[in-house]
Amino acid sequence: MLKEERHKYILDQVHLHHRVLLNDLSESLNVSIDTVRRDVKELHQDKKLKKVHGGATSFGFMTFSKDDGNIYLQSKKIQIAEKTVDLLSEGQVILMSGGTTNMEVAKLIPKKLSLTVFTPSLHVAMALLEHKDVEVIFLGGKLLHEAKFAVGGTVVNMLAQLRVDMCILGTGYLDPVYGLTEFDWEVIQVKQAMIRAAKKTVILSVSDKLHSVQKYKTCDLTEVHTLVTELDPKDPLLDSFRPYDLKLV
Amino acid sequence: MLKEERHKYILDQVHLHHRVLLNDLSESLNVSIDTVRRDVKELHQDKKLKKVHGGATSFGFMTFSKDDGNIYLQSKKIQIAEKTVDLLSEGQVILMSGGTTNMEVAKLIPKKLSLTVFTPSLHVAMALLEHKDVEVIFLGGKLLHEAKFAVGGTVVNMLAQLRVDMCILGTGYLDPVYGLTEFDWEVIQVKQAMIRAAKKTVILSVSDKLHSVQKYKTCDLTEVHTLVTELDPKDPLLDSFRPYDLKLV
DNA sequence: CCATTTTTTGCAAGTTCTTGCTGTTTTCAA
DNA sequence: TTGAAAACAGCAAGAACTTGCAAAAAATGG
Repeated sequence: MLKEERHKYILDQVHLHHRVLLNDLSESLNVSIDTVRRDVKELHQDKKLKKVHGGATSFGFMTFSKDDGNIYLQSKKIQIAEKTVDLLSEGQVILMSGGTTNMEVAKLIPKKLSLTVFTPSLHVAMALLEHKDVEVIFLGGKLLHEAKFAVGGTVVNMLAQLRVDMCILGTGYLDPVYGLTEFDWEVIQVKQAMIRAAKKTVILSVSDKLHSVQKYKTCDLTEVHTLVTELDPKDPLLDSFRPYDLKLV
Repeated sequence: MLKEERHKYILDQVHLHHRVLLNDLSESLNVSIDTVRRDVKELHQDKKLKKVHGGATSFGFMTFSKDDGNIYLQSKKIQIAEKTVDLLSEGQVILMSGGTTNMEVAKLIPKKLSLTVFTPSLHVAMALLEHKDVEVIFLGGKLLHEAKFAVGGTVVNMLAQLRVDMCILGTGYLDPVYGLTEFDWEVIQVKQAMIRAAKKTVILSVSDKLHSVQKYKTCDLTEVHTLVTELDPKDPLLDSFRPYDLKLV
């Protein structure tokens, strides 16, 4: 078995299960534990996965809990939010998903900007209600306990009746090849409906989450119109996204 | 189980419940208390959570203490909530409106009681989501800025399709002659739809609000099945409600 | 095709990390 | 103040990691 094949297998396993044990890999690949260890070490250096004591985890795995108190990430998210509110204009009707980045957007909306916002996220709705000139319409349905996010047929049905100016997707994992991915099937359904309901789709992503892949696919990059990161639009890290018809902000 | 996985689990728990006990973590993770202690210590040093004697808490941004400061009123509301949760039984499907009294009910629901709850109140939905065994379905629609309560045709439409076991109305003004009254026309519409959708209607009211009347009428007392106050059911203050076919609790 | 170099792989010795246990000290609440 | 629970420090067994090395495999070059 070639080294490349092993690397690919390891990455697949990591993305599928969010984590792997070196012992399991050694057994299923029929190579010594040392070889696996070296493979994982390389992949770690290539930033393809995260090596931990006893195994490896995918990048997405550790970061999807809400506010991880990481002040560094937080400041990146605020930068993204600042760029995002610049895209908004008076009187627009928009859709917002959940996630901490979208929370920052909700907080940063100018106090006198009047908007109509549809959202299935409890936290975002709560934050938007602080703005007297923003009309907030909650897309009701079954709520997910951890994400505090509405999913299910009711949400999708309501979205099917909408045609809004813009859709702002906060969380999610982004990769130039695999597109936009998620780990929760129900959330995928809602996000796809959101994209269908909007004329333009805007993705917010901290650079750490670029090139990370999850189990299920939301959409291809061709369906996205704008990508907002905390980086300068000319940053080389974004090069792999340039072939697509994307506005980089 | 990898250390990283334990860390993630602990953070999830902390964010979810806002505080956890080391003993509980030790049991659910099947590791010794020392290991959990060490984990929490690391997470504390990483500023991911706050270690306290016996457990850990999140320094969460959601310290929304919607307590109205009035500790006296608060204790009455807790008494009402205690009586109200006694009315609930396993597997029921219920409707809950908003208000601080209903918030207390939401908090006091036993951890292992499984229910399905529909609500148009953001705060109540948020509180209910702390209970793993409660399925929460939000009745989406236009949100009122102060009350954080959904109103409008969408809510009424959704309610028209429901037939639930019980409806718990929190806020409101009550009078033996004028019935249940409100000052917000939109809220009236929703509450009427809620009463129509339920087999039984339960009203929660602190005694201060008895014999008070507002501009618009929600319903007559004849449509109400149970009235819960903080008073003893035999209290003379409730005499004027006895002529009606009401269960006083 | 063969000899040399480079890369890869497995192994062994030694080090570090993890974890549960012990005994002791500290903290908390009655 | 006192007793129980929690936190801490140190220790030991085992697992995981590192390093260096040598054999095997692959690539290179004449």
